[in-house]
Amino acid sequence: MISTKGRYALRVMIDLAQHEGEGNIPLKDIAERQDISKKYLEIIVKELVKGGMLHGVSGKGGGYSLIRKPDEYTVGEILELMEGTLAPVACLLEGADSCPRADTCLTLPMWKDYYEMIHGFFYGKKLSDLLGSRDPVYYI
Amino acid sequence: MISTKGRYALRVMIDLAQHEGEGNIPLKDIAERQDISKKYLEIIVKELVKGGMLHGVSGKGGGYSLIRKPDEYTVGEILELMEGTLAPVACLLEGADSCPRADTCLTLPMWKDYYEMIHGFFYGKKLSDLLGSRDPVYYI
DNA sequence: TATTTACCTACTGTGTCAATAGGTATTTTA
DNA sequence: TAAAATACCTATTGACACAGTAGGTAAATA
Repeated sequence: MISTKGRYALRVMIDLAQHEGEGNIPLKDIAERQDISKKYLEIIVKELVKGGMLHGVSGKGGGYSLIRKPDEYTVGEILELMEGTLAPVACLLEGADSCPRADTCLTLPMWKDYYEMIHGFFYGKKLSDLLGSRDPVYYI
Repeated sequence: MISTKGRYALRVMIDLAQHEGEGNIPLKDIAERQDISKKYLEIIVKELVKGGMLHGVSGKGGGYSLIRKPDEYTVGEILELMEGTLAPVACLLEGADSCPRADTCLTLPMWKDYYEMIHGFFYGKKLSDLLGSRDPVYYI
């Protein structure tokens, strides 16, 4: 399961993308709009800043803003930053001591295929892809 | 991440498939071949029996055996039994009180697509698909 | 100087993971 | 009938992550 950290991070990024060009957005506003505890969001946003996804400005008039354009973020990099990895099994982690069973493991090829698939899925999706209005209906 | 329960369960099922037609296979043998604590495997195998995947016979000469043919199990049903669900987010669970944000949630469609993809991946794979010899090399 | 904001450290309760421990019930075989 | 081998059962444990909460400090603006 994707943790709340990953899911909330995505919602913060979407929120900031929706308010692009409005300068610094205070976390308080995001927390209210998204209905998530501001205190908890602090932890998440801190990691996003540290990971180079966001820019934070202290002081009055401060807040957060996107560093890149929404189409220059992939969902994959955001999730991977928050979740640590997207790998489904430890054997696939970079630098993992390769399992002694790796050469004969009958499941490893499946995990590799799986990892490739989900990696492709999330890295093929841009933040901007999530902004699309969902078939809006205009009443006349 | 797929837990050890899911991964070990798959290895137990593979082991039993490899010894199909040999009657009851004692857990002790499986534990030794797979190099997994027998005590821990007991927990896993118990769930497999309860879930209708295996047949267990007590007493001397007892052990475990597959109920169906290896091509009549999907990897998906084995993993889902052990992991509880394959859903990436709680909002997608059957019977989940639908999130109040569901109607306007910008991420939900992505999670649905993702769930559909991984569900298809694992339910499209049969236990027998994992048995294949991996390009064996015959030395002359 | 007051206000608003980000940023920082620490703490906590709950639950799951990955086992381990020690038994009982069941069945076959000698 | 006794011994052996097996499945099956309940309980416990240590470590860790999850999902927050609490209370502060630093920085920038009006």
